[in-house]
Amino acid sequence: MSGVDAVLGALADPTRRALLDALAARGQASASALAADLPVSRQAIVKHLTILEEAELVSSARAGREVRYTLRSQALDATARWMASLAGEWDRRLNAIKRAAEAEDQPRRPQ
Amino acid sequence: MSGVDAVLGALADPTRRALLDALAARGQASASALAADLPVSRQAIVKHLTILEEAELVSSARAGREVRYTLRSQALDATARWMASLAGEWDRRLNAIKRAAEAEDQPRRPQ
DNA sequence: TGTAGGTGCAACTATATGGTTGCACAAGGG
DNA sequence: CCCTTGTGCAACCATATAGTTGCACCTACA
Repeated sequence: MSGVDAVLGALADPTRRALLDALAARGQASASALAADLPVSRQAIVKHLTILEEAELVSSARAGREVRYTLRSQALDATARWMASLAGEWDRRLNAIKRAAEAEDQPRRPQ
Repeated sequence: MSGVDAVLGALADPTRRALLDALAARGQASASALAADLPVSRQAIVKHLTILEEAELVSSARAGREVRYTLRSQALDATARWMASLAGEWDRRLNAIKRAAEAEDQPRRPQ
C-alpha cells in the first residue's frame, strides 16, 4: 500500500493531470510531443513524467531516438480502491461512535 | 467534479493523512486535542484542518469554547469514484488504440 | 557525412508550502 | 473575579517544488 503516497502526490499537481489527459488522448507519446500540447517546456514535462513514472502511473520505453510514454491504470485503480475503503472505514467508525454515544445517553432517562 | 482538485491536493500531504487517521480514531476532536497526537504545533494542525475543510474532507462545529472537527466521507468517496472511472477510461482508450494499430497492420499480410 | 530532431544533465530562479513563535482574545470553572 | 484552556491572527523562516535556460550528446536519414 505504499504506492498510494506516490500516486496522491503525483495526482496533486494540475499540470501532471493535464499530462495524463494528453497521454490518454494520444495513447502513447514522447516528451517532446507532449510539450507541444502543454504550455510548459519539454524539460518541465520530463520532470513531471519522471514523477508519474515513479508513481507507476506511466511507463516508458525507448523507440529509436525517442522515449515513448504510456499510461498504466493499475496504480490509479489501486489508489481508487484504497480511497473507497477508507471512506467506508470512516463511515463505520463514525456510526460506531454515534451508537456508543447513544448507548451512553439512553440509560440516563429510564422513563 | 471540481472538488477533486482540492481533495487530491489535501490528501497529498502525509501530515494531513495522519490527521485524518487521528480524527477517524477519535471520531471528533478539537485542533488542540489533535495537536497532542501529532508531532507538530497546534497552529500547523489548524492550517491543515482548514485545507481539509476546504476540500470538504472534514467539517467543523463550534461547541462552547472549542471547535470540533469531524470526518466527511462523501468527498473522499466521490474522488475514489472519479479515479476508478478514469482508470477505466484509460483502459478503454488504450484498448481502442491497440485495436486500431492491429487493424492497420493486418491488411499488409493477406496470407 | 552532416544536419535535424530528440534526449539527458546541470545550474539557476521564484514562489508555494509546511512549519514555527508570539501574542491577543473568548469562554468556562473554581 | 481570576485563571485556565482553547481559539484566532500575523509575522517570519526554511525548504520543496515547478519552472526556466543552456548545452552536450545520441540517432536517424537524406
